[in-house]
Amino acid sequence: MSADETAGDSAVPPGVTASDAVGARERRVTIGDVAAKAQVSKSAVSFVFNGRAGVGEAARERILEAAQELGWRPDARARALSRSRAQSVGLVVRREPELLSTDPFFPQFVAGVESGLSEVKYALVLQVVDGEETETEAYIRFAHESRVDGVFLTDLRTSDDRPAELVRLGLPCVLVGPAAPGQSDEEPIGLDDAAGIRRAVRHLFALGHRRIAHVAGAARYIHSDVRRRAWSEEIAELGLDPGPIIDADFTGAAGARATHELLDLARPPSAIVFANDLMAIAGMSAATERGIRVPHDLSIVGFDDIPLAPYIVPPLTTVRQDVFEWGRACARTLVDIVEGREPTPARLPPVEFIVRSSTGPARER
Amino acid sequence: MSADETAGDSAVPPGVTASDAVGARERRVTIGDVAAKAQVSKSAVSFVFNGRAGVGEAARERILEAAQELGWRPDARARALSRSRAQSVGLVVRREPELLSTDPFFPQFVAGVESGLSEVKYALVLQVVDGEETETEAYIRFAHESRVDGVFLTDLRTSDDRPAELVRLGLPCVLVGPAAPGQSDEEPIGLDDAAGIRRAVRHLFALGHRRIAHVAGAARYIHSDVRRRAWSEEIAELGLDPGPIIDADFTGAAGARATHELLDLARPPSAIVFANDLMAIAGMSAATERGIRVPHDLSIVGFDDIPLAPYIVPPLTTVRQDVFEWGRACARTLVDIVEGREPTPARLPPVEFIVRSSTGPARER
DNA sequence: CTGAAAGCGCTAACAC
DNA sequence: GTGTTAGCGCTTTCAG
Repeated sequence: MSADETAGDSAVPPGVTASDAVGARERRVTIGDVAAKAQVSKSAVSFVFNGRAGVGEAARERILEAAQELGWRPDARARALSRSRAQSVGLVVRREPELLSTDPFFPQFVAGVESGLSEVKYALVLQVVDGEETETEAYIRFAHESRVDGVFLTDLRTSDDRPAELVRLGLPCVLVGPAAPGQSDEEPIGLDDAAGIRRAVRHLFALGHRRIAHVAGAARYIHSDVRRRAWSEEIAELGLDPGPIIDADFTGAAGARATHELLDLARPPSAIVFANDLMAIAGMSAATERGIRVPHDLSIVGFDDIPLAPYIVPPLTTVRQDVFEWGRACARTLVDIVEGREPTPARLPPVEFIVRSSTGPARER
Repeated sequence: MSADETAGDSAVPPGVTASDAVGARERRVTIGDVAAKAQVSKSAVSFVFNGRAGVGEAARERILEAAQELGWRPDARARALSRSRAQSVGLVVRREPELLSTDPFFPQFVAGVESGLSEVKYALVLQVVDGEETETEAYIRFAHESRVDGVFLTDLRTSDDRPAELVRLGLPCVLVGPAAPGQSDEEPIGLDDAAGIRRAVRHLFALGHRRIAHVAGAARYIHSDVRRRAWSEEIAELGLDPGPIIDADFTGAAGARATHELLDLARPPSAIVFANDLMAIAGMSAATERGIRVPHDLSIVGFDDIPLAPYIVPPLTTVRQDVFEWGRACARTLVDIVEGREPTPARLPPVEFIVRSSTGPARER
């Protein structure tokens, strides 16, 4: 009857479950069994399963059949040991708790990586960490324990020890991040964030906006920096006065706070470009609270195009990247590298600029 | 100058990067090197690193020191082979692309799992798949290749072949899902979804609502079913007429569609309980579009408490679960199982009901 | 309490 | 072409 506000019901005593195949754990079927059944040597079987020539068609058939019937596949552990290759790659993700469940990058990137990996039968071992120390430790473990053959390096920072660290560890990697012109010798694989921001600024300019602010992401990340730079360069190119900029950290709270700060200015902007959708939406909400109408009084642009973007009021104008394909490309490149091939340059789809209703003509003064 | 609407800039020709430790790949340092340096046998080293008794304190010290200096750790592959245990567990996630990047469960669960796993030095191997076939194949590969010692089974379905399949494969697992009273013999580890929904319904009732609708999640999932049931049982318990219910699929589009359907009814509900936040927010948007004010004309409750929930207008009343702890508990249980221990029953925090401004008093008629 | 030796299951030289 | 054999690096039994 009462609508209690926050307290919770008591915990479910959660049951437990195992599906341990009971009974006498039968001996694992091995390559030897397959060889025996097919009446060939173990190496013949090995050859067939590694796609190497040197096995007659007849034998080959028998081997495949025997393996099929026995339900045998090469044991990844044994194979890893003898080939000195784990056939798996690692991804360590470092995230603040709040951003974890809202960040559209991580799940899509992982899905894309998987998609690229599964084609070549590589596995992805994932590690989520919450701090610098645990992150470094994760890479060290990956390397020393030979759990993975290579890793992805994401969320590149403006001053980043990790690439050097990985070289030291002898762990191959691909850098994942926006194209950062001349930032380092190693080119990351990435989409053109900057182009998206430029489009946003031009779009606002065309709508008559002359005072365009930016709410940036956490300053330590290269992708924050790339977006910030693109914004300021485009502003300059259009001959506008540099608009106000506020450093934030990608969280909703920071987006709201930054928006209030901007609106408190003596000369508040008529449009704001946010570094991600979460901040943009929180900012929109903050503005609405103050009686500022979007887009009538204030235009807002986000970045990411989260699935919710079309469904908020008003629907959010934003920048969309194909993160899935990005992940695929990274995966293929990493596999090429660990297998000693020259990576085929990835072709990534261009970023898109999605115009919805959170941007509109600048109001006449 | 022009604000082009959708076309993209051209793709960045993405550079490529390897940090292959160049030069003569020195021989890997092995347990033998450590043993030699510490002037003991290999088994002594092994014993120390496996926490087994039988090594004198002096030797122990020397061994640890030698390992430290050589930067040696047991090779995971070799260890896996000789102990017939991969020391890693698997998670296969099957998701429609749209839901992947918006689903708050997946990233938080993974983070929680990691947290539980890292304490015991297990690794998580992740696989994201997009269909039934690839999903089954993923489990088969995990099992036959001995890549993992056990798996998590999430998104339990009302009719689910996977548990049986896993028993057949001899792959231990934990079932991850809401407490489903008497649905099967194996109790899943999960939070009490139903309690959250019940709280929502009671809350609405207390506000004077008498016609409370439900927009359910995809029917094939147990968690959809649990929520649906909780809603209908609570309605019945309060002596209300069963409100309208619409089956949806957790996407924003479906949430909007369902909301329109409900509002088109001859006798539309005064409140709607959605099975997740994404549908709730899309529904709110749909209502607003039609000139229906939330919460003045229509109260809305979501489920999940995504980080955005407090930042939309009006802030969303919703149900929050501690998915991170849930993941931790599942991880610990799975490790207990694969190591042959009796799992210690997990204690999960209760679900919370978060009242914000998307719910309000029922309007007088 | 310590050391030698036999695998774990597969791959890849190298003879046949 | 096909089979034999020696590892991959660690764990673990079993004598010393």
